[in-house]
Amino acid sequence: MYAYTAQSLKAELNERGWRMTPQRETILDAFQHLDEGKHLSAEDLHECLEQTGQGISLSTIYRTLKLMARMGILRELELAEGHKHYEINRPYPHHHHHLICVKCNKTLEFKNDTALKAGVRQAEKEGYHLLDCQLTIHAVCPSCQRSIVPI
Amino acid sequence: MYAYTAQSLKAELNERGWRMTPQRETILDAFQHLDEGKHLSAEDLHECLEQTGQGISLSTIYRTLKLMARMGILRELELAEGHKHYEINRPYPHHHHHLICVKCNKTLEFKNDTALKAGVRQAEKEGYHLLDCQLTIHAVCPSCQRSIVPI
DNA sequence: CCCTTAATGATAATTGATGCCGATAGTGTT
DNA sequence: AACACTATCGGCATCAATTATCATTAAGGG
Repeated sequence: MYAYTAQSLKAELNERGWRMTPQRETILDAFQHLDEGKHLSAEDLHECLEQTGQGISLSTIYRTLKLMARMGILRELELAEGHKHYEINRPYPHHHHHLICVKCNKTLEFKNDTALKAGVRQAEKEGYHLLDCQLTIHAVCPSCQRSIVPI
Repeated sequence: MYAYTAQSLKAELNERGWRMTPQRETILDAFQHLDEGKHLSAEDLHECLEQTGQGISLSTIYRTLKLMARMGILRELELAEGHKHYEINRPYPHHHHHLICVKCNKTLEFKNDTALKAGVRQAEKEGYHLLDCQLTIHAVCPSCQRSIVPI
């Protein structure tokens, strides 16, 4: 859970016998320049890169997102929308959690150092190598509580 | 986040103009009798009920799981296996969180009252109606750290 | 006991994600 | 700098979990 650069990513890939590629650098770069609170699905990223003329195949995008999530570079978010979203995994004090409305999918970020610490401690206690830790709250937002739309 | 019975479920459904059905009662019952630490996918539940002669169509199972999750009766878990798992949503002190190995998918439960409280407080603060709150840790378990299998 | 309509079951359709494979291009070595 | 090895890419086929459709059934309020 630290800040990656193209160089440190290459180093870590090579250490494992893997390779740095322009596609991986492009994707890392895209997430590093994403505003805090923004997150992308595979499709989002694909379109977004397509528009800036840096098109990368969907296959590679899916592969790379999974790879980076498993390396701890990206966080895989389940925002109740039927598909995964990704964001860069920044360390404390940028680390945050999500409060999600299950009806309209509106998502709020919030920070909570205590929950983060609890996660870190639990992983250590069990001897696990921590990649990500998220307190996810599913709830109904005020405006959806008032709405008459069923569930 | 409280313990549902067939009666209280019926009451809450009727209040919203919906109906109690034998299928919904069967499914609620199945989860209430599931051991702590167990969770089922839609397919799991389907097979499980099929075997006890209480067969319910897959369509209805999917519909009911989603309904109950959105009512706060069930928790929807993402255990990194490509499909959702569900478990009954028990209140404190039975409430727990999950530590998941992203390589082998082995999952450990753990309790942490502080994280739960942090979630409850955050939802209240924003005026959200809480359904579920889970601290999910993605990590690599000790045996997978030693394994040479890539990612 | 009706009547309205929510809910079910069977099946088709959708779609996020993965597998496959020939072509391409990083990386360590010579 | 050229080479060999093989990880990675792109394009497409495929898969599997989930959702949509719709005729039929049956809750539950009046």
